[in-house]
Amino acid sequence: MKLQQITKKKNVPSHRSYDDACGIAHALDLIGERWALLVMRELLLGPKRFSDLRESLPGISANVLTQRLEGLEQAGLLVKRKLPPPAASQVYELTQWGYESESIICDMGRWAARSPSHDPTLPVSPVSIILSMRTMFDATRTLGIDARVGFQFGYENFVARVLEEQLHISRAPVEGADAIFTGTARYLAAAIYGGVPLAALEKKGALTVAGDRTLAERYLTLFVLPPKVKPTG
Amino acid sequence: MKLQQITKKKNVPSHRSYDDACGIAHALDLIGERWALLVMRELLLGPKRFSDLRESLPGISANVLTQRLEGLEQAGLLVKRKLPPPAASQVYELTQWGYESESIICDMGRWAARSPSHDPTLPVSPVSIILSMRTMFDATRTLGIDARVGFQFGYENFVARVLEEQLHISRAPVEGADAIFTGTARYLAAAIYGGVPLAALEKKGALTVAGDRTLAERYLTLFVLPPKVKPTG
DNA sequence: CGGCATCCGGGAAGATACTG
DNA sequence: CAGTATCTTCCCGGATGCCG
Repeated sequence: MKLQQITKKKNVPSHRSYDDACGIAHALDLIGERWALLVMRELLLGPKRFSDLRESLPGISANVLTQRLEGLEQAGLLVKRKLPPPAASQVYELTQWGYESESIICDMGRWAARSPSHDPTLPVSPVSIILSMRTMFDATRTLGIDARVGFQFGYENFVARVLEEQLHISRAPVEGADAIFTGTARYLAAAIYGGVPLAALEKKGALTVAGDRTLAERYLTLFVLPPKVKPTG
Repeated sequence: MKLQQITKKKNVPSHRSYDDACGIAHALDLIGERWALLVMRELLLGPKRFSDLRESLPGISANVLTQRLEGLEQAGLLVKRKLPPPAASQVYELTQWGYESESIICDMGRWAARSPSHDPTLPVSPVSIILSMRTMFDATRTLGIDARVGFQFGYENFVARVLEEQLHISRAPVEGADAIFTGTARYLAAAIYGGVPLAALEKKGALTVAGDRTLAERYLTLFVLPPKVKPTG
C-alpha cells in the first residue's frame, strides 16, 4: 500500500491537547510532555547544544529530544540559534518568557523535595545542583561571608558570589575564585545535602577542593532541604 | 499480609521514573503524568467524588482517572475518604502537602496565560475559574468594596468575600450574598476575561445575575490577565 | 560529530462496555 | 455511583542510518 502522499515533510506531533481554557491546562499543553520540563531546566542557566542536553538528561533518546525542542520552539519558549564563527555550532536558548519560568520550576523542586519518596542520592546534572543552591540557600547562615566559590563539572563551570546575605550564581570561569570545587555534581550534592564529610569525598578522589578550604566547608552549610512531610500526610 | 502475591493480578504501574535526584525531576515523578496535575487542580478547593472529577475533566477516561488517583494517593498527595453516613459516598481529598501545591500550580497558570497560543474561549471547570480569580485578582481595583458575591455552577457553589483590598473565595452556599451569578463557568469566564458584556450573556440565558447588579458589573473588572508575550519572544 | 529521519517493540492513554 | 475489563491507538524509548 502506498504511503499517503500527504507527507508534510515535518511530522505533525498531533499535540494531544487538554482543550481547556484554564491556564494550568495550557501550561501542560506547553510543557507537560515527558522530558519537556527537564529540557527547560537544563537551559535555565544558559544555552546548550544538542549533545550537551543529551548528556545532562540520561535516559532521553535523540528523537524525543528533537521532538521536545521542536515543541518548545513552536511554543515560543526557546529559539534555535547559530553561534557566530568560529565554533559555528548550534545552540538552544530560552526566550525571555522561557527564562521567566525559573521561579515556578524551582518552586516545584522545593515543593517536591519534601516528598517521603525523594531519593537525594541519585545522579544529578550540574545545572540541577546549581539551581538547587539558588533554591535552598539560607540567607541567615551567611553572616560575614564575602567570597567567590567556583565549581568545575567537566566543561560546565560556575561561580557563586556570596555577599551581604545574598547568593548570585551563574556560569563563569572559575579562575580567581577563593575556593574551587572540582568533580561531579552528584558528589557535591552528597557533600551539601547528604552530610557526607568533604574529607571522605576527597579521599575517594570524587571531589577536590582548591583554595580556601575553611571557606569551602562553610559554603556547604549554606543550603538546607525543606522538612520532609510525614508519610501519612 | 502476603503483599507479594498480588504481583500478577494487580496492574503494576511501573512508574517510569526519571532516576534523577533533582527536586524538579522528582516533582515530575509525582505529578508529571498526563492528567495528574489537573486532578490536583480539581481538588484544590475541596474534596470531590470520582464522578465529579470525571465531569470536571472532560476527556479523561475512567481507567486513567483510577490510575492517577492511585498514584497520587501513593505519593501522599491525597487520601481516599469515606463520608460518614448518611451519604456514605467516597471522596478524594488532598493532604496538607497536596494543598501546599496550590501556589505553584496557580503560578504555572499565570505564567502560561501569557502564551500567544492560549485560547481563553475553551470550556473551563468551575474550580478553574474560581482559582483564576485568586490568581488574577488585582487588589488596586477594589477601592471601597465590601461585599459578598456568590457563584452557582450547578451543584458547585462558591462565595467571594471582597474586603479591605483582599479577596477570599471558597466553597459555600450562596444564600445571603449581595450579588449572585448563576450559569456555567465558561460564560462567566467570557464576562471576566473575554470582555463579553453581561447583558449579552443574560439575554442569551447563559448567565443570570441576582441581587446588586452594579456590584456584579464592578466585580467583573477586578481580574486582569497578564500581558501576552510577543510571538517572537 | 551534530542533528535529524525512520523503523520497531513495549507500554501508557483513550474509548467503550460491563459489573457490583 | 464507582470503578473494572478489554481493545485500539499512539507515545516513548532504543537502534540504525542518512547527511551536512
